[in-house]
Amino acid sequence: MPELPEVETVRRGLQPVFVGARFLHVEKRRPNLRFPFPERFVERLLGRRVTSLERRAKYLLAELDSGETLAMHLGMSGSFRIVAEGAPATVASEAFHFPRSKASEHDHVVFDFDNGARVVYNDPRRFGFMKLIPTDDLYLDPLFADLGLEPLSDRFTAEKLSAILHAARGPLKATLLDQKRIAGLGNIYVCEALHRARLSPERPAVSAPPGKAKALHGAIRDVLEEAIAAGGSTLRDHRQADGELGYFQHAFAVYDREGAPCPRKGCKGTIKRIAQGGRGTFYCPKCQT
DNA sequence: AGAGCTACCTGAAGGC
DNA sequence: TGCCTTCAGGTAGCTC
Repeated sequence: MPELPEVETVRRGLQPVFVGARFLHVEKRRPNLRFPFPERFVERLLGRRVTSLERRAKYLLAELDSGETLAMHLGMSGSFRIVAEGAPATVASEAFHFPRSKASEHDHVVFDFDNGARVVYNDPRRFGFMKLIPTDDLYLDPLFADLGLEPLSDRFTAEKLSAILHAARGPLKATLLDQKRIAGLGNIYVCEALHRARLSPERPAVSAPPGKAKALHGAIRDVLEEAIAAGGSTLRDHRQADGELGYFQHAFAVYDREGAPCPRKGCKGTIKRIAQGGRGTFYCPKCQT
């Protein structure tokens, strides 16, 4: 599922339930997701209070009062849903007026909090994973040590992007997907940002004209911000934490639109699908050069 | 060091 | 209807 906007949407939905709450009961229904759960996973969570819920790249980070942080990655098909039973009225009125998905054989983890809320992690493909990391050393952990810039942070500037493109060797698509350079973009939003900047995904990153770095920088930020505002993109699995769908898929210019007319004003092109690194790339060969 | 590929897993969709 | 193939929002861990 989830690229940065989907993970950020989930974070915002979970934050009022997680932060300040203690784990009253934790149910782990299988020994592993993509990787085995950490040793004594349940014991290390029970009784701990969540002091913050942040996001880095496509990871959710629940900081605990034990000095550890629970890092969670949703893989391709992971989702969290808040189950209403026992939730306090203040939370329920905000978050529970949408229909919720039913219990499923792919519900792998259940968190019960002392505020009455129950949060269920569902992941059919089980590419997601959870890890407990000492908070003080969080960014020394191999998961985070080499991650690149947060594209919505102040540190991600047009100049930094220009330097990234100049130092890269591969095509633009692969460069923007590389989490060590920019952290949080995935297949959808790379395709969409490149279309907005009128750059071909096949063009060598190093060949992007200097002025184009600025356009691409703006396109990346705009598409991510618009997608977050729309609750992310629901293709199959993504749900907001309250069960509501994301809506940004209706705003796609190119992703999953092979054969459709290019939506750019005045462009008579047709969206094409190619394979890059074994993954689908969608773009308009007419206006993206 | 870095680029490129495979593997992990289930389910949906399309061709025959 | 059923069987087979292909594809899907990601990335760790191999090769070369």
